[in-house]
Amino acid sequence: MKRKRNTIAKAEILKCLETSQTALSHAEIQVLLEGLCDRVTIYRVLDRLLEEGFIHKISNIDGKVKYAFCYKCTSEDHHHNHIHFSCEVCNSITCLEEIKPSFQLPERYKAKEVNFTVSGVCPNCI
Amino acid sequence: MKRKRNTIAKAEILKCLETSQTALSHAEIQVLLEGLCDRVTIYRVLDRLLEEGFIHKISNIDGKVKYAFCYKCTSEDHHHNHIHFSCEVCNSITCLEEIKPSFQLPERYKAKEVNFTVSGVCPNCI
DNA sequence: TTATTAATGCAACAATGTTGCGAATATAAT
DNA sequence: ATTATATTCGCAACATTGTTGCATTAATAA
Repeated sequence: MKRKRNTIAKAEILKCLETSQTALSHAEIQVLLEGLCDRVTIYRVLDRLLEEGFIHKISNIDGKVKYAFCYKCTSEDHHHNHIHFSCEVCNSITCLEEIKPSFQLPERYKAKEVNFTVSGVCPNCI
Repeated sequence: MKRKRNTIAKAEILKCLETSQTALSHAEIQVLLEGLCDRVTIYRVLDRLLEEGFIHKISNIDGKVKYAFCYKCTSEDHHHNHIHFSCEVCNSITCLEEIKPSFQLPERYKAKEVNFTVSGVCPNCI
């Protein structure tokens, strides 16, 4: 098993996500880091943070992928079945941690991950 | 107001989506069309079909965008609030038209569109 | 302090999506 | 059937996003 290391890039990227009110794209993180590391490194760090369960991935209806800090997850217990709200006006994606849709899959479908995104206009932009 | 035209490309692309059991990506449609038209045209036709409400767009958790035929929508009444199931094994995305999650947004959030995707293993791949 | 190997930077590439513009063509009008 | 007109198309060029290989750097354990 690979032993993970704590590097400056990893710490900074995690800090970006932890302190952000909204989910961030790869491109947005790159701007925040101001050249601290290569863009390839950002991709690789994000993959590692996902694996380790520090962050989760959200894909918007337009196909844009964003990442958000996990506030309420432990390494064993992940719950990303909350709704993400995507604002058409300011393009922000916000985790609505409390809003969890209920649904019932048909027989024989085995669910592992969910991605619930609602788009529209957020309170700041109304 | 722009007046839409019915072209061969548009008809063929719609047929691809209508006859497919699963949602199709731009790349998959391009293969099916066997060079009938340019790839830019496919993008533009897909945009038009979306505008006209013949198809809907789905974005998977990995950020891959797919398109699916609208079976139960009229031009006024669209309901794409059903769940899309994405199979990790065969990479197919299927519309589960009957499965509609229920949820309640917080005050002041205005919802316009939803994108619900559940990934896991589909009945064919278990 | 040294050894090990994960992580990084760089270059090159692949996939996906967008834009401008002249040419082609579907539709409406004659 | 013919013409007018505006939509649609093809092509080229570009932008964005994501991936891979490999030599170098650096975090951790010994």
